[in-house]
Amino acid sequence: MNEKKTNLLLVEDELMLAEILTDTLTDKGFNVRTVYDGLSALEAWRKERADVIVTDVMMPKMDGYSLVKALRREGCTAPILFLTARSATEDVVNGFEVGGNDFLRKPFAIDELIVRVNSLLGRTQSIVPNENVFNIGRFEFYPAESKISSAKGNVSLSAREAQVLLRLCRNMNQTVETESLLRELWGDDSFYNLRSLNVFVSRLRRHLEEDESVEIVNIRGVGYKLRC
Amino acid sequence: MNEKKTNLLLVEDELMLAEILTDTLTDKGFNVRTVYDGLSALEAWRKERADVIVTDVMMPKMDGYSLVKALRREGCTAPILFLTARSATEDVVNGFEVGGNDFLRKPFAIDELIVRVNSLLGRTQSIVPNENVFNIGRFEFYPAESKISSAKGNVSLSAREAQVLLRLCRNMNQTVETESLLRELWGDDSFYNLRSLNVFVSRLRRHLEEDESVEIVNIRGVGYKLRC
DNA sequence: AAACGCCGTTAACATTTGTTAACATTTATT
DNA sequence: AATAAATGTTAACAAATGTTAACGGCGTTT
Repeated sequence: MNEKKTNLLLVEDELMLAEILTDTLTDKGFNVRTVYDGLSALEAWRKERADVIVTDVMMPKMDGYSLVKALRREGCTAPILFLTARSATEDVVNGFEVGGNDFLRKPFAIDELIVRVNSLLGRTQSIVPNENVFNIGRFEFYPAESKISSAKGNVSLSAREAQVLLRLCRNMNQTVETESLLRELWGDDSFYNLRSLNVFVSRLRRHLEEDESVEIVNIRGVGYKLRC
Repeated sequence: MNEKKTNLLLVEDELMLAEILTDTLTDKGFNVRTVYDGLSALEAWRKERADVIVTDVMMPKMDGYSLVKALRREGCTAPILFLTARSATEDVVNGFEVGGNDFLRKPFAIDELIVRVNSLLGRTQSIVPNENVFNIGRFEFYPAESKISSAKGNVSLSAREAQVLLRLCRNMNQTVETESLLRELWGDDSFYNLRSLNVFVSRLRRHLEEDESVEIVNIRGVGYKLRC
């Protein structure tokens, strides 16, 4: 997979806290660059960029708000999380207004900082499985490209076919209720739309018929289930 | 501008709090749908969707975590903010792990809730994105000069081609509705103008065909999406 | 003024795709 | 077994879109 480490710029003037955070975040796999005031942070950003920035608010030379304003003005779009001892609501509001993306009050648990940073990086859905590709028996389904590939080659699906199959894949081996499926894809669950869905299921079955271990099962009166 | 109101689904079993929140959020311009337990929330989502969801964790019938898991499994990608009285770090971590995007401890200031919701909706920074150049796969698009450059050299676009491509670039990987596109560039969305747009899309596709990772996808009956 | 090239539009034809109809089959119920 | 409801399957159809070429306005060049 060759995952690159995430570059995190930490701006914190309390030396003790800065050290603890640096160590812990490094432990957790981040590539941490630590600086101790706003001006240095700005310089560090200009030199080497970062994927995410964690910064204190009250600091010498340049406070956190000014730092973020400056960064945003320079075109920095990296997510920024504020850390602060000040807990007044206006501080939080101000933090978001100058361009911050999250705000964490001291004292805080480091685990919470980490999950919030990961959330900002868009890596939350560790539980929401990878949706780039689904393995359906001997097939591979690529929703983004509306494609199914197998030993015999590629088949491209129509938009609707792909949508229906995606919903079934998300609930692999579970029953997907026709009602919720129709509501989501067609907007309402009228009789004619149901008949339309029947046709799409039929077409999907044909696409998947090469592999007998794969089956779209109908649960009469309820919905469909992709079994494999 | 004719801004549509943001649909916010509020899930909170404490009636008093629910009412206060509903009133305040409505005041602030949100279109609020309030329900009092997880199951009702799931139904409400299936019926009418929402742009953002704010939910308590501890609730009758179905707790907030289960609710969010269920929603994510059904393909819900709306941002979700948890409200809770429980303050343990593991609760926060769990909240993010099941697919939540933010977590706010009770008691909280309503203003903080609002800025956090707005942040989730991506309406904070007035970062005006750089429109001098767009990166489209291996291409670079310069709207001001109506030029596309790639390894193989420069291609200059006609005015219309550039306008259409710019609209697609501004909403990269999002669907641009033909109606709004026609209204903006042609003035009205008559049938013949639509056919004209079809031709320009076709021409743009040809310009971008060198890079297979770039694609202008049609969303039947809705619009186009620049995927890369 | 004539010739030319650029460009948006329109036309004509091809293809894709969601829907509907028609008929077959299965399942549950009486 | 008889019946009705639900679902399976296939084909036909109509709408939307893709694609290419031709047309005609318009400004520029010769």
